[in-house]
Amino acid sequence: MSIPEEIRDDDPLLQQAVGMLKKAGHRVTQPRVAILKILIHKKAPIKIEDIHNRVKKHNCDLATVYRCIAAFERIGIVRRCFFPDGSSLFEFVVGREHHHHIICTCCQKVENIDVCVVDGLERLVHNRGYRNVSHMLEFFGVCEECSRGKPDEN
Amino acid sequence: MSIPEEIRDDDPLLQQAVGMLKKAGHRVTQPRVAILKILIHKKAPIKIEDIHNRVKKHNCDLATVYRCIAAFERIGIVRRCFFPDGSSLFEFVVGREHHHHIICTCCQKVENIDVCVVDGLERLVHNRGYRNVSHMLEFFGVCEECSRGKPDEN
DNA sequence: GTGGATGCAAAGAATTTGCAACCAA
DNA sequence: TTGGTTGCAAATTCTTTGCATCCAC
Repeated sequence: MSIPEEIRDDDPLLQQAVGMLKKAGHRVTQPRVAILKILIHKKAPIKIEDIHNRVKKHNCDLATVYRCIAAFERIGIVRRCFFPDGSSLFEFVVGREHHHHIICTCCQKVENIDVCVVDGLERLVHNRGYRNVSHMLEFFGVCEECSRGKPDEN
Repeated sequence: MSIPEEIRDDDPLLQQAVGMLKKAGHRVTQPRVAILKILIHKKAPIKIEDIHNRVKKHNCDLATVYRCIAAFERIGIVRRCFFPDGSSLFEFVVGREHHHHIICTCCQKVENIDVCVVDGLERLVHNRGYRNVSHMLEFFGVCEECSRGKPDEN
């Protein structure tokens, strides 16, 4: 299997993710590296199916994508995001600042929001006795291009 | 079909939801009323399957539950919430304050957080040109009971 | 009476699993 | 060499759809 995408083998983010894989006791296989490169290259949440579309030409099965992503999520290399319709996307998080998204409910474009006013609330949750606290925050709306020409319903 | 749950027909929240149904041009059927009562009675997000388990004895089909919930969501009677594993829950929102949840990733217990520091950010999103802006924020963690006896990993 | 809603069954998506072959360590 | 991984196929689970019947209005 040849390796797709423009991310090089010595890419620091890739190296870091590979290190996490190894530390977790996993093997660094070609499908995993290929999927990691796709995740790193796409600087936004991506669908399982989209990942598969880019690796299947290299003989990587859909089941393998599911299994790899599940492992990445467990290790903390990716995190799961949600579309308002309930479908899941996955985003590479290693070495990236914590942030949130604005998702257009019309064209599904994803933008980042760098401000996070929520971190403080995690302490509140911690104080309620919760451990391993995390949060997910997504904004949904209709982006400018999509609402152009349409009546503003809000 | 007899009507389940402890919610009475003259319950104000039920009345309000029924009004929204009618205003949206939908009919007030027995399955819909039964599902609404279950949603109102359960003061937390609930799974489609759980709803079905409580109405199927009254002859309400799973497909009907899906169709009703989809209609309720469109009208704004319920909203979709997410579990960290990607599954969807639905919560009755009519007449209830905007709030968020703490979900135990272990026992899946759901608690409410009444503070919402996020509303202000919606303006920011609006200023970026987005319309019909909404957001979803969920906290995940391991609750006190679940982590008791286990080492604190965080 | 009439069109929207339902039950049933079947189709379609999304995700998981079993297992022999494979390959990273 | 050897056990973790993969590809393939099949099984599950989740969700949607078609259609005749039903019932809210």
